[in-house]
Amino acid sequence: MTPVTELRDAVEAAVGALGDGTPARARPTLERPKQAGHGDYATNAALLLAPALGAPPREVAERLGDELRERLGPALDRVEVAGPGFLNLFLADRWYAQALAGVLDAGEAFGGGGADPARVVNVEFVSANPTGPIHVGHTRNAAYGDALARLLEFGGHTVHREFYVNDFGSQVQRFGESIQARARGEEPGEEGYRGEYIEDIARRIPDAATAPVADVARRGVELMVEAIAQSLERFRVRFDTWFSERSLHEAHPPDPSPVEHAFDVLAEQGRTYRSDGALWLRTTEFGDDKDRVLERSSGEHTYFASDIAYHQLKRERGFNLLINVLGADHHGYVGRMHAAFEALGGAPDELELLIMQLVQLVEGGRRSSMSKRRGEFVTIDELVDEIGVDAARWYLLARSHETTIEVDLDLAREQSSENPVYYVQYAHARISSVLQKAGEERVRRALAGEPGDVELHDAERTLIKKLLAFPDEVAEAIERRAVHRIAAYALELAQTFTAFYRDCQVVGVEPDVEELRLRLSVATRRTIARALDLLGVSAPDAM
RNA sequence: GCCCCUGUAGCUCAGCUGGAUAGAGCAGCGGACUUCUAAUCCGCAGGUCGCAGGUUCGAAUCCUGCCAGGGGCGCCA
Repeated sequence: MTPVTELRDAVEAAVGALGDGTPARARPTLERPKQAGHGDYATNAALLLAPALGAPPREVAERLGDELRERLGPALDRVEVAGPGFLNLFLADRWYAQALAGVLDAGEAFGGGGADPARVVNVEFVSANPTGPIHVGHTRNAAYGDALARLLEFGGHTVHREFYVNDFGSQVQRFGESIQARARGEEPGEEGYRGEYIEDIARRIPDAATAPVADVARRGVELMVEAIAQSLERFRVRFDTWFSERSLHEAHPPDPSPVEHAFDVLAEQGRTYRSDGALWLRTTEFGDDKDRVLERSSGEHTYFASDIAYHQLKRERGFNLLINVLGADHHGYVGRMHAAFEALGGAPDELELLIMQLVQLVEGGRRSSMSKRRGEFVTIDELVDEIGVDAARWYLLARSHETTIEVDLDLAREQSSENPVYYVQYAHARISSVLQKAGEERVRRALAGEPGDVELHDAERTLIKKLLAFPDEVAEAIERRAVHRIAAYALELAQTFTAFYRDCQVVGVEPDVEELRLRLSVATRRTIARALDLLGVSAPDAM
């Protein structure tokens, strides 16, 4: 129970008392008004209640104000009815001091937990083809998937990070052929992979020129996966499982292969049929616009079949929420995968396919397309070399995953020193410095003390309110899978702290005041560090 | 043709499950360093929220149509 939820409960109770059971049109809001002078918190409850009561909104607001005064007592300084019928609440300084105490008591857990129900989540992301290094598009996917996983964990879920390795099928064959061609000093074919890294790999496979292509391909994929894992590690992304697509096609007698097993599950439910020599899945029964092939007339399995088997296996492994972070070029696949998931007997809300919009690469003011086959792309390592992990992660996470972003490496390089991430980190370093100046002993005493009865500065009230908003921000970010909200919040919190720092001397003022300001500094420092951690960005003590 | 995302300040983007005077960063202009860290702060300037209708006490936000940009519509992966 946070101070803000207590307030919200009081408002809802007051609404209940007035409304007498008549349902309001919607849940009343309790928000921090943008406009100073509109109170610390404001509610539109009266506007929503007025039609049901048949009374003018402003009059309803007056009555609501009386109810709230009674419920909140001395915590409430005063209420004002404003505009068409908003009710503005002005809280007493004592309320603020108590609220801050609540934040400090929550400690590292402040803003987290509360997942209901807590789920066992498998977050599958990146899953780039292991036929080349990963580029900025995958890097965005990596940053987002990892931050989402961090958020879900912080919210109280159990999270497993997974990378699906597409080590099966024709592109792997082509990959092997390209390596072999290079090993023999030849050009890869028209459809082959032409990037420089292919030569590297060819050099690292001793018998690449003569070994069977399948072996070369397998070894090439292994090397590539190793390299990808290293790059991602450097980017602070670790996977719990690297899942091989090929393994889905391998049977371990007497058990059938996972793909055959999935076919059996589907057949039992009567979801498949044969036509034109192929095996089809009736995805149309679940809203897809056409049925899909699982096994071609040639007897080969489609990629879709692998994926179905993979999802079935994830279910059997005990996850009750499967999240896949996909590039926008996969959106056509969402409908059929959901259909297949239901055909397997999965509940619709246990599979979530999140579509990330793409990264456009810009070079010399012109859009260029990223092609792995032609070897034209900016790799994760180049990006990190140029601007560093913190700036890269911030840059990729500060925008909604639903919007296309442009990456101009020249511009990114040029502007990286202006990246807002440094502003946030600087605020954190600055607080560390202030606390250091105060000394451990004084900080410890301040934290051990009771919230005093000092009159607050506006900047202090604003900062406390900003801190109190954190749990809601986290909850909303999780709810909407909107990681960028955390970045926006971190920046705002840093700005709010900086204003406080400007207006309020911390160390060396009256003991009561210093104590409160030290407490406020500690709470802010922790919250900034937490927000940065959720994004996978470091929180330095000095800059 | 159908489907998904986007269109908000010069640029990059927040705000979008309806609320009061639409925000931030960068870029621009003018100011502030005997400080608790100037990687900072203060001020100024900058907007037909793509366009047109509709819903309502109230629309950047919801609905419809149109325009523009990106992506997708395989027995490819």
